[in-house]
Amino acid sequence: MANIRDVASRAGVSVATVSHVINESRFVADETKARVLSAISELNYRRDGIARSLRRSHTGTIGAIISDVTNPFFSDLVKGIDNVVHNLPNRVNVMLCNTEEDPAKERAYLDVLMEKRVDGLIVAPAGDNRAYFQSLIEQSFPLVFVDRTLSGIDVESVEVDNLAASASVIRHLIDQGHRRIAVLKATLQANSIGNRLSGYEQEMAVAGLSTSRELVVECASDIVSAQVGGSRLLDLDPLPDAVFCTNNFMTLGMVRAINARGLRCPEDIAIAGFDDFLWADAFRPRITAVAQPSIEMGEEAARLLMSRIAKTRSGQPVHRLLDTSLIVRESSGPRQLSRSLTSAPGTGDRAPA
Amino acid sequence: MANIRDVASRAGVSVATVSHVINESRFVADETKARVLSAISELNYRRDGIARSLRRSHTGTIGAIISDVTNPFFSDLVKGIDNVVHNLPNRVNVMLCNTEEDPAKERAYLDVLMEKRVDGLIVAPAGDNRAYFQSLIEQSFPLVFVDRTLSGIDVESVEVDNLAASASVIRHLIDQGHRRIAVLKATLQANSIGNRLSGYEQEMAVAGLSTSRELVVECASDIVSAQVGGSRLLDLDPLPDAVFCTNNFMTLGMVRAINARGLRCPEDIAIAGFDDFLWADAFRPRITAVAQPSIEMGEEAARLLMSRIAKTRSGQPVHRLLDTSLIVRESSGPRQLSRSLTSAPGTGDRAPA
DNA sequence: ATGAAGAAGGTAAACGATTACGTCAACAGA
DNA sequence: TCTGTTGACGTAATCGTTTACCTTCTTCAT
Repeated sequence: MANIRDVASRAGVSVATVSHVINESRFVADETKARVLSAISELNYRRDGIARSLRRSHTGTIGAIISDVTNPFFSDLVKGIDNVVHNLPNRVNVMLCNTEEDPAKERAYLDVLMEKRVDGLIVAPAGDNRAYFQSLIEQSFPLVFVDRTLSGIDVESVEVDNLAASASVIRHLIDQGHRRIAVLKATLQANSIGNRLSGYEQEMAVAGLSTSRELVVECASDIVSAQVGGSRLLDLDPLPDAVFCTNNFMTLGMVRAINARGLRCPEDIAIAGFDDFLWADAFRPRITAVAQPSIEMGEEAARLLMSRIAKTRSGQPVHRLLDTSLIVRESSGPRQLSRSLTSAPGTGDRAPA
Repeated sequence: MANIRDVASRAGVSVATVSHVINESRFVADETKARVLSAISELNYRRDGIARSLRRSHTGTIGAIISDVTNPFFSDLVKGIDNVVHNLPNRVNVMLCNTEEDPAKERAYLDVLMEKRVDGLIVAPAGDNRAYFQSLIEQSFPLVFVDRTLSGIDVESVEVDNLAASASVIRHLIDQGHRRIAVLKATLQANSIGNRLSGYEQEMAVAGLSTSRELVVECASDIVSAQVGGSRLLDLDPLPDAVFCTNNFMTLGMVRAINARGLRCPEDIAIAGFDDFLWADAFRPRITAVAQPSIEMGEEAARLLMSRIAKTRSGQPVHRLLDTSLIVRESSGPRQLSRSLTSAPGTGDRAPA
């Protein structure tokens, strides 16, 4: 493959001139420029980005470390990132990494991405690589956390207000007359899920409802585990009035568990969850969920990162909190009178809204 | 950031020795090795992958050019690719690009990925960049097509037998007693969708059924367009017995259109489509679909590509055809007798299976 | 004592750009 | 004529590795 020297000699100019016409970085006479351009096309020359990166010490590449592209929330995130970085004047590429929530994998990805000299990193931290992140921050390496953060690490971030959002779901469930509300919770080291649980606890406390141990089941963040966990909830006696699912995989697992038992939702048990997605309206019952602006989260994270990289912004890291919205559909439907006779756990009965 | 020279001088050895201990590329005395290693960790040295790539002329990076990560089929594909390339002894990264089926975008991605000197490319070709691909092939650049191919371009590929698979769906629909079968078809330049249509035509012909123009509506490959297209199908009089959706977005659009009209599936109109996905069993009705082994397709494409890159294989490009399976669920349920009175278009009636 | 072989590690030329400096001619103003 | 300025372009150092060749000691058989 032809290099810049080949082009230069064919055009009868120096390599500097070739470089300058390619980058339009200094004036070159029209006639000379034309000779260079035609040499380039005759030789089918393409600038070597690697050599260029070495010299300029940036690569035009960023890394995105997420848990799993297969999860619609994360694929939206990636789409958002892609949206912004590819519309930049100098297109930036993204290297995608799936940690599957494994801190060791995360660590390995971090290593190879740093070796490949990405200009910056967007990460949904899986777990405890605090020391690594801390050292990146100290070198003021451009880094933004998305979807979650790690306590004690002060870095740019874009999240939603998980606590408030889940509190709003729980409030909705209570308003619908549900009292015995269970939680199907993913096991994650990150703060997001923890905050969702806190929102539940807080709102239940406000309403004076019980959040006894048995009502919270925790399981790995994949669909089969979620279905198993969901089944455990259905083993409870009395059955919960409703279950709050802390993310989309939990929701799907719960739906499967309910279907597998031949129960009906919301008649027998109601559901509300986190994460809305494209396909949600084809589910029956349609699922009540808090929708995160997932694409926008990716876009915002990318914007934050790019402005750090371009050094158009410095100083204290910013923390963005994007708005969620509660999408009410049938799955959270009002508590059935018939059930209240057998399973009412609370004290005071409130009429369904 | 420390470089190899810094490490060398701190350890009191030459750069060659440092390089050799890092790469384990020649014997170094234990005592020397230890000095080098500790210099590395004291300086927090990390090898510069860019300089390394420049010297070795490969990057350990491949590109994946697909249409949209947000589509579960493609995110599975990406997952599959990731699965294999990150379990290689020398981890390879993947740069992800979403063309949104736009050939111009595809072209732009191709340009930047080649400039970044990726070692190879996996692409679901959006459209006509034939000349570009042809020239890559002539330079024997590692390239594999996935999900679709371009006529006239002989390159490694992994696909499913789209024609046979869709023929099997149509046959199933016919067996269920459906006669007036419509198609909701995505507009794509690639061959995959075309072959799915051919499968339909072929099987309808075998059964002696009509495939009149009005029965095939074509629309852009996104959900809103699909819903609009689906509505047009529902405007037909008489209503089709069933509709075959050529991909998952078409299916979802069709489901939405049906729900929006308050029609029931399969009682009023049956559906069967291409692409099964995780969430499909939470839909009501559950959708009959041909399942592509999407993750495996990604894995196989990656394997093919990596073996080309490693030059462990050469010669004629191989074309893999992976197996699909028809997942029968309720949406394709047998044609209702009540409807057959008003909408029977065919001649002979066959009993529902 | 000598030469060969082996062990350990050093020297310096690439790889292909970018870019700080230089150079040279033409021309203007004094 | 001389000096300064401008326009157009060239020279070569540099980015941080890898790796083909060397060099220098030891050791050992003859």
